[in-house]
Amino acid sequence: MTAPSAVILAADYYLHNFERLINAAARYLDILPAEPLAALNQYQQLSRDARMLLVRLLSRKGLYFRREKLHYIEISELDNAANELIFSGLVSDTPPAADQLFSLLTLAELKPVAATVGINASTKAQLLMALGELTNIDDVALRFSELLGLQWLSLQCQSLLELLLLLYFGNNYQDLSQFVLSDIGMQPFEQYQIRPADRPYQTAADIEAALRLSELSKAWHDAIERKQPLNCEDVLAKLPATQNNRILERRRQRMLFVIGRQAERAKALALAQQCYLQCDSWAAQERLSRVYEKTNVAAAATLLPQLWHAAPNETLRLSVQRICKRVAKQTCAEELTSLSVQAVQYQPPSKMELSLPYVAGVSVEQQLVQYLSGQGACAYFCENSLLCGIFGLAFWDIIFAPVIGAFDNPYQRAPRDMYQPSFAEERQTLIEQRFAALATGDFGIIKQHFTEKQGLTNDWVNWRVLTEDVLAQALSNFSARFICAVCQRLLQDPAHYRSGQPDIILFESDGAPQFIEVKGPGDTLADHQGYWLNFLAQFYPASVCYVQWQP
DNA sequence: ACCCGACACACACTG
DNA sequence: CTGCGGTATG
DNA sequence: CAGTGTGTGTCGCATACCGCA
Ligand SMILES: [Mn+2]
Ligand SMILES: [Mn+2]
Repeated sequence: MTAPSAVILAADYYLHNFERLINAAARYLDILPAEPLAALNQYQQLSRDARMLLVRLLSRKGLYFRREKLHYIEISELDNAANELIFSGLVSDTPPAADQLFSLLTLAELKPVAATVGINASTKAQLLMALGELTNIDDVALRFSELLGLQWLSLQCQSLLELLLLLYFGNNYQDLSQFVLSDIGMQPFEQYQIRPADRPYQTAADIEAALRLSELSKAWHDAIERKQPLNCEDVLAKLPATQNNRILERRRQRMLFVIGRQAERAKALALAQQCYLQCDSWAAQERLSRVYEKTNVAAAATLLPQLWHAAPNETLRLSVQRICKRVAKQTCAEELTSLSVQAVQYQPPSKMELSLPYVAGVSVEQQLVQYLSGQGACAYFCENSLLCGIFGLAFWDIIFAPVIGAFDNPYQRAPRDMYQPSFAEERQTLIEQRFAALATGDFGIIKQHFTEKQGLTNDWVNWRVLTEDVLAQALSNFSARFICAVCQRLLQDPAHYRSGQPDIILFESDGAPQFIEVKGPGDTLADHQGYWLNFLAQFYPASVCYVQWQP
């Protein structure tokens, strides 16, 4: 109730936010499906109170609500509002199905009434289970409801909200709370330019496909959450055909990849192959070659060398090489044999060993930081946040540059094409200019963005970890050559190189930097971590520290 | 950038 | 009474 | 064994409150 934040929102803030969605959807009026369009018209005719109640209900979890559990002091006539909503058809007063109805009652409510039908159980789960086995379950549920004098409100327009969110954010995970987080300053965003010209969806078919993809994805994750049964074939059949819209096609391929993985687990390799063949991503190509390894050695022998040569990073190349080695044993393709022999340039990183007293509840990384600090050095546990953060700050304005199609709502943490090859291509000149400036050793732009953009959401900057302290040390001790090389590497394959960076950055008393990847007992160095250490070792000491617990 | 990745950690399988 | 997970709120 | 591959759990605003064990 008491507002902890300095910002105080208007009493009807949520209505405003919902209407932001509606206003933004105006650009799609010509291509909206009939059903949500009708709901939208109904909404426009509602009184203010009814709108407010509707948005309150839409913001809650679930579709069914007990009237007496709703207390909204900012809505003056709740009953009138509810009746109006029911009259409009956007909400109905039908009670939920029996099992749903039961679960919306409290244990205290259930117990005495359940006893009248001869059910006595101590926990709610047991009670629900027993009630579920009644043959006259629906009658019993309705009787319970009447006995308790319950009135029900059931949302009939949830799909309208889902559509509005999908159109506004272009994804399935951001929702109305995004507005609040931004408005109260909890998660503010950069004020980049949004070009009104391009709307993400162009045709009615686009919207239809977007809706279908989001439904399939939701159903998929629902099934996972409830454990079982995932019918890959079924979902694959329901998936829309190849999309012209780049964003939609990317979403489709994401879904295809997930289905493919599941098919692999279910040993449906032909199905998995069918999925992966429709995907462009490197990950899918790698999975495809693993499928071929088991089902079609000849195909593997063709695909693997292609992958090996085209691989955008060492980690993928190494994985491909390992598969090569195995496949080479099954076939005598000489190209495979030669590839499997070729070294993927990799130096085992230098190792250190250390024994530390075990302290419960403190991570190995933290303990090593403490230990090193005791040695007179400055150590920070930054993982990916240091190098990614430096990149994010150095290229802030370029990341948020108003490229066509990059931004379509004010709540993006990166441009749409951040992890596509087009990112660097379309900003080529800006990027080159920035490198030229950085190469002179002038890191002013980084410091400037650190202060000016403090707290703003950027997919590359983790403000919690990248403190003024670490950054200052880094900027005064890293060479321009090093910072440029790191940024080049990140730009080369941003999605891949944003991870695998060492746990700890250490500055010795003279400022000399050193990178350390910490490994506790039972943890091993991952491939991408090794390659980062290799890369860093060209500039500064970079090693793995194996920690053991003192007996 | 779509309930995700990024980590460590926990297995299982293979030669 | 307590602590925990889920939910609602700004 | 080591070297692989795959599958898990955790965390991501802060705060208040509810229902349950
Ligand atoms: Mn780590
Ligand atoms: Mn580590």
